[in-house]
Amino acid sequence: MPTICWFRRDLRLGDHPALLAAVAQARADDDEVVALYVVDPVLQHSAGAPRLAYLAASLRALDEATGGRLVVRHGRADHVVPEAAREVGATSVHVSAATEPYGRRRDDAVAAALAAGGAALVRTGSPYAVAPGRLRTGQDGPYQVFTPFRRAWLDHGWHAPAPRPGSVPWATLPSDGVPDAPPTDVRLPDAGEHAAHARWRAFLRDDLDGYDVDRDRPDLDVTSRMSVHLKHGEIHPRTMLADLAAAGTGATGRAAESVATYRSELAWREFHADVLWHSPDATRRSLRPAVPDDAWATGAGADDALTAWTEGRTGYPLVDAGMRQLRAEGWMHNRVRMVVASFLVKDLHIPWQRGADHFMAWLVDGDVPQNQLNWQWVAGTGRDAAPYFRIFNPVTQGRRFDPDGAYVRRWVPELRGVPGAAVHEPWRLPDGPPPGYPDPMVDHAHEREVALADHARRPT
DNA sequence: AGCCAGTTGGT
DNA sequence: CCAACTGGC
Repeated sequence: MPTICWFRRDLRLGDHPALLAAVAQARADDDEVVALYVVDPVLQHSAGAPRLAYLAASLRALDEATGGRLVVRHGRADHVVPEAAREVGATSVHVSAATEPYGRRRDDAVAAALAAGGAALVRTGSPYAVAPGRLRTGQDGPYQVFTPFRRAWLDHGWHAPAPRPGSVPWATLPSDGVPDAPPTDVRLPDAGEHAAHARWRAFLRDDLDGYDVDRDRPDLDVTSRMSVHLKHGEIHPRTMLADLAAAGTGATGRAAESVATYRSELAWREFHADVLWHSPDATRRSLRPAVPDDAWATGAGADDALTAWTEGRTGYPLVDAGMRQLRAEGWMHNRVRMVVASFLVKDLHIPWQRGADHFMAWLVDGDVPQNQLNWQWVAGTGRDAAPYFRIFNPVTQGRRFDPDGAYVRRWVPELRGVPGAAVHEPWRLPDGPPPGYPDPMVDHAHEREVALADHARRPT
């Protein structure tokens, strides 16, 4: 009986053992495999043009990889998937397990519709090394704290990457075709599994050894930039973990530390997916309030402040550089994400959800579990979040992590004439900020005190 | 994965 | 004057 591989944004054929086993079974039975991708308009509501354009490019690459057999259908998954199954007489549909709440509800609806037609939905795993929800504490509860989670995650281990099939008997079905990429000025990274693996190998070769020391330096551009490929399922974290294990064998000192640090970053990704699996409403709701509700800025003043932040004209150079990099690349260095997020929540007193929405609209790697839970981490509202009083100072962060100011000058043209670290405090230049660059929109020292005072009267 | 004020022990 | 350290937010 034919099999359907229902591809999702977060999983391609890649190196997923269960999905590849289904393909192998189909080959052994002399059956065919349908490569199905469902474009559900409801699920695309938060994505802006950059990520939709990347998705289109990623699907074009997937279409090539399947010999032009990718079947794209528009509509609701609980209608489209059973219909495709009926067309080919498939008895099973394989799909990665969803971690987002709407994904789980959608899978249940699809499973029910398939069952009515005599087919089964097979959840074959997830785009994580260890499935979210799998790890439990000794009291059988979810992990509340990252460090014990990481220890359990390392102890648990994971499958080795599965060998890729030499060929797949892809079936032909009528397709609506890969969607057009919406127009965008964002310079997108290369898409597809081939590009993902090429980027990963380049990172392993050039920048892994220095990762532990250099990863916090936005001016150096030495991070792996794998988030976009992980988000779109173009590489599986198990492949990366296997390569890291190989790189760590015999490594000492800085190189060994770098392997451990990178693996820990992957553990954060899995921890956030696990938190969301247990608390689906964490996509919108603070897991624990950090300030009383009346502390948040509202009205036209808050709207104007949010707009200044999104457009990169707060008057704080590191914040503005990050927000402009986001608009130019659909990506921002992680250190700078923390700084701009802290500025929005603790200097502008705007709820983290509004910043998270802006990130989801612009990020090419925008991923619900990672985006929402990392915002909760910065806002101090997460399960194992930074304490609320940990407030980033955009000037000292700039001096420490962009010591020569090169990152700021790259993204803020008005400041290109300012040499060295002085670029982080343009209001202290003899003639004030250069033409076209604003004064700081708020006084950081003052807003920090306001945030701490708000935190002191948080609900218990 | 922080900041800041205050202190200490040195120049 | 400073670097290094500490406690509190």
